[in-house]
Amino acid sequence: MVKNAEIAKILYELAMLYEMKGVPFKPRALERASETIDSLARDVADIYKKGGVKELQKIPGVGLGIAEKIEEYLKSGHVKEYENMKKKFPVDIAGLSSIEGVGPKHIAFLYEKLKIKTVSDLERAAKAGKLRGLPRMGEKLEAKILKGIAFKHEGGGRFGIGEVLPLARSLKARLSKIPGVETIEIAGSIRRWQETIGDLDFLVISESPEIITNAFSKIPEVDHVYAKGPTKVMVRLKTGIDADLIVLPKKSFGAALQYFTGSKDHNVEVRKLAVKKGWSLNEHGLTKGKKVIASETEKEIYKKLGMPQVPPPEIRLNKGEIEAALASKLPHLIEYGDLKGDLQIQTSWTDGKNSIEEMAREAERLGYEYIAITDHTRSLAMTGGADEKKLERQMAEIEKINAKFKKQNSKLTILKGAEVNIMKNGSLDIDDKTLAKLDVVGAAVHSLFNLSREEQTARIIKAMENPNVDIIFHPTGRIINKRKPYEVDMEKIIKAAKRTKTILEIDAHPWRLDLKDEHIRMAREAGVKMVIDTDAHSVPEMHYLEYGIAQARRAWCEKKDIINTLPLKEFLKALKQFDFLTVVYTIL
DNA sequence: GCCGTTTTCGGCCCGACTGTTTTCAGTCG
Repeated sequence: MVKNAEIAKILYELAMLYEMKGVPFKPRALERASETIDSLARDVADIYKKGGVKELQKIPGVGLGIAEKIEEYLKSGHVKEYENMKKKFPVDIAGLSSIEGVGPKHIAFLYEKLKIKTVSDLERAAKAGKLRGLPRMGEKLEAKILKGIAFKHEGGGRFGIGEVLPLARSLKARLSKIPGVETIEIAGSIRRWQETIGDLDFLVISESPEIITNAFSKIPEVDHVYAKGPTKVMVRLKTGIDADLIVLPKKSFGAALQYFTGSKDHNVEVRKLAVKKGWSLNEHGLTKGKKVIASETEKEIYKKLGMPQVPPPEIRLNKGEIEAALASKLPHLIEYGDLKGDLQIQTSWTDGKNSIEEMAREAERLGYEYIAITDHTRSLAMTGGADEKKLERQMAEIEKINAKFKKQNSKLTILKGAEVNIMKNGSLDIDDKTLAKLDVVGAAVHSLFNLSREEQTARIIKAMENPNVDIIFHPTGRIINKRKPYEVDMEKIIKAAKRTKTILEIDAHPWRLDLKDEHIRMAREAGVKMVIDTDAHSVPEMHYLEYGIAQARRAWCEKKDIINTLPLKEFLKALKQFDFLTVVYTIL
């Protein structure tokens, strides 16, 4: 999948380069293809191997032109067109454009006028007040850019889990094929499913450590090696993230896994328990003097320390899990296979890439009982948001597809839904009569992110009070490492959710992960029900549920807290606007 | 550069908001 990311990046930068030149339409096409390839579940190299350029063209958004660029890259490692254009603008396009408020046009004349190539060049120029002289740039924009840069820095060089996990998994699969590797595990913050990841930690069991460390330091993804010994290598990968690999004998694997999984706070507490018993715990084992008490599995170690239950990695944060494990009172967390449906799905009716039927077929393959189609509505103009008429047409279309699926003995039900926009005053951009006909109505904020805390909170609560609104989608609006959540009083929102029986969404899209764990925990404790949705805009994105489940697990959620663990009938009953006729109709 | 129940050519990329400006360029969703 490494190639996918590289190709996606080139296509993205190519899109920006054309945008810088003011070429119409082309950039959007390139960007679309870039996004699709980035989230593709299959390796482009494999697709190409299977059927060449023709097969590549089956990827949505990829036509002859882009397929040929991909071919060129796979064969030669270069894309000429890209490199020629890059000569004119030898700048860090991806880095600069990731700063809020900086777009392609800015990047173009920042380079032309001030020779700005990197984010740090930009920061220096902005601090020196050099931007304000440029056309259409003033003090405010300068300040905005500095704020954007500061926010990016706050990320502390951490990467979103959605960027890192696929890379870690593909590396794991490859490394496991090195002769001599008995077992390989990913530890660290990835194993704990933290929202952002600082580096990758691979643990390997092998009797021939040096073969493994040598092989690892030479894989093509490695940019440079910081340090390398017989059992440990530390490298910087080309994607910019650091990775450590440690080789161990089988007998100390559990201790190492426990140690390298963390979190630091959790480990400190666990070690205290060992000390209390006169023992010591480190990455090699739980020991009393020279005698090893436990080391091969995590389970033994926790058990010897008085914990009959092993705290799942997701909750190892020293937030009560150790006490609960000691008392055998850990909750039975929601499992990764517990969800029966996905309730936020966009299709080609608006800004999604696949048709209703394509999304539904994938849902069947995933074994779901139901999905809700929730395309954008009117006021989100860029997506071709639906008005009442379009929604009516879509409802009719869904009925047709449901009938077809039923004939084929499918167990899947497609629910009619929408992702409606909450307007400034809390009203919705679709009339109530139409909303009442939908099975699932999600409401969301897509504009005016900078309202005051009071206004924003009141606006959302007003929407929750509409009896047709079942769910609030991505309730805080954040994009990880990119956009802060809007100001909103979550305590009030949670109270209102309880009062109005509105469901809160855990948006599983790895860019969003919204609600975040603390808010999920608050909602759970208040008895507010939640759903976990992918916010998928394409078939591969439907696989994102696991990120949301991890998010819920980190907040100690059980099956009962998440209503899309319920079978269809019960699920519909759990919705606010439950209406007997709707259910009968849907099931028939 | 992509795409097709309006099309194999001619559409697609719309509207709000911001910050810069005296009429609009650039960004974002």
